[in-house]
Amino acid sequence: MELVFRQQLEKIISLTDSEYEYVRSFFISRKYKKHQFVIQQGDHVNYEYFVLSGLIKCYVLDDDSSMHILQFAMEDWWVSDYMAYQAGMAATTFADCLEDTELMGITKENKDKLCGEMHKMEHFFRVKSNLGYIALQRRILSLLSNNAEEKYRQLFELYPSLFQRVPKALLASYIGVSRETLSRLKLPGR
Amino acid sequence: MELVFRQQLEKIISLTDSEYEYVRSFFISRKYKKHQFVIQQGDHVNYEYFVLSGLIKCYVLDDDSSMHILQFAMEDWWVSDYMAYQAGMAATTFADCLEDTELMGITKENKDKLCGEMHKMEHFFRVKSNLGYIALQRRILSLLSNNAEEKYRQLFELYPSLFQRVPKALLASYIGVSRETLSRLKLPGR
DNA sequence: CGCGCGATTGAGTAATTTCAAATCTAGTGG
DNA sequence: CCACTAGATTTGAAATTACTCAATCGCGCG
Repeated sequence: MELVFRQQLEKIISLTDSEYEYVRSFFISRKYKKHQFVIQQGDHVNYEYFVLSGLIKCYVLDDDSSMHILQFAMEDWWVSDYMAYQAGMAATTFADCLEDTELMGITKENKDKLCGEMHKMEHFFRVKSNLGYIALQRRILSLLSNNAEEKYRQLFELYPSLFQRVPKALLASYIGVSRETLSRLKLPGR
Repeated sequence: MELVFRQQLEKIISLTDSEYEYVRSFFISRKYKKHQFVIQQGDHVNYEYFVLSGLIKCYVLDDDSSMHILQFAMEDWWVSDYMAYQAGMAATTFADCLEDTELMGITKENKDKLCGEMHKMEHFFRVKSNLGYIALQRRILSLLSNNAEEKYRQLFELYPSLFQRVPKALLASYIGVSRETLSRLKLPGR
């Protein structure tokens, strides 16, 4: 299972076995069952996670308790409440599992230490962060330019696998429309 | 003027004079007049820029030529068409100057080289990229959760200086509402 | 069989857009 | 200094899009 993790690293950098073992030692493993929370509002956010398997939804609840989905995280994705993780503050978001999920977690202290000691890993995280930035820019563009139907279609094209695994109401929340509106669209999904 | 650049670096890393000179040698200087384009759709995007002074708007035009603002870039900000810069592809966006603007540019090749040679700089760019990611997440959240008035108010609180320097119609485009709607809001701006 | 969750449908309402016109403002040339 | 113009902002009214609330449907599972 952890193979996935090493492969993820080796898409961007190359590692000897002993280097990998060293990197690995900075991470802890965690398993969660469906419906368990990985992060809850108010928690102290100690970890950033890499998803080995499973699926998580990250969201905020506002005053009237309506849900806004910040991201889904499935195999190969990184996830945390970055706002809180970065600043060492309490979480403003929730993250819970839509499926049984296996994670590898690293604290901010360990990440900084690892990056300081291994230039390669600093490089890895820089590249990942750049890619993440670009992905968010694309999403912003989609939110700005498209109506409900186009946003839905683009989401479908970008992450078709989500549609098998996630209730439609959550996808609606991800693209910022009501479940009813989404249900009324001419769907690409059938 | 270039002081700003060194200060920007030294907010995150420390540099000796000779280290700074070395870093500096990877960048070129460029000056643009108000209304000049820094990037146009279809250009080959060679540079990522740091803004020494001035103000740029980055946007896309869709089929019916309506404008969507991806970001503003003022003093201290980094800017490019990252999608294109990263992948070495043609620009899908435009960037033009709202004021006379001074930039420092670095090619992707030079950036990779610099990061490879100076761990410190790789660190600098990782940290900046993380902060950028968080800023975009915040913007996505604002787009998802807020109505026109709240989005406008939040923008005002986050970047009050923009309101002196940027036409309201562009701010409207940034938050994804029509200029008329923005004009009808109870403004915090007076 | 019946419960519960997810998805759908209908009807009325609210927010925002669009199109059009009027107003305001700052900068320019005479 | 004033008139003029281009750009920016405001206002009105109609049209559209999406939301909300409420009810119904469908299906898998105990």
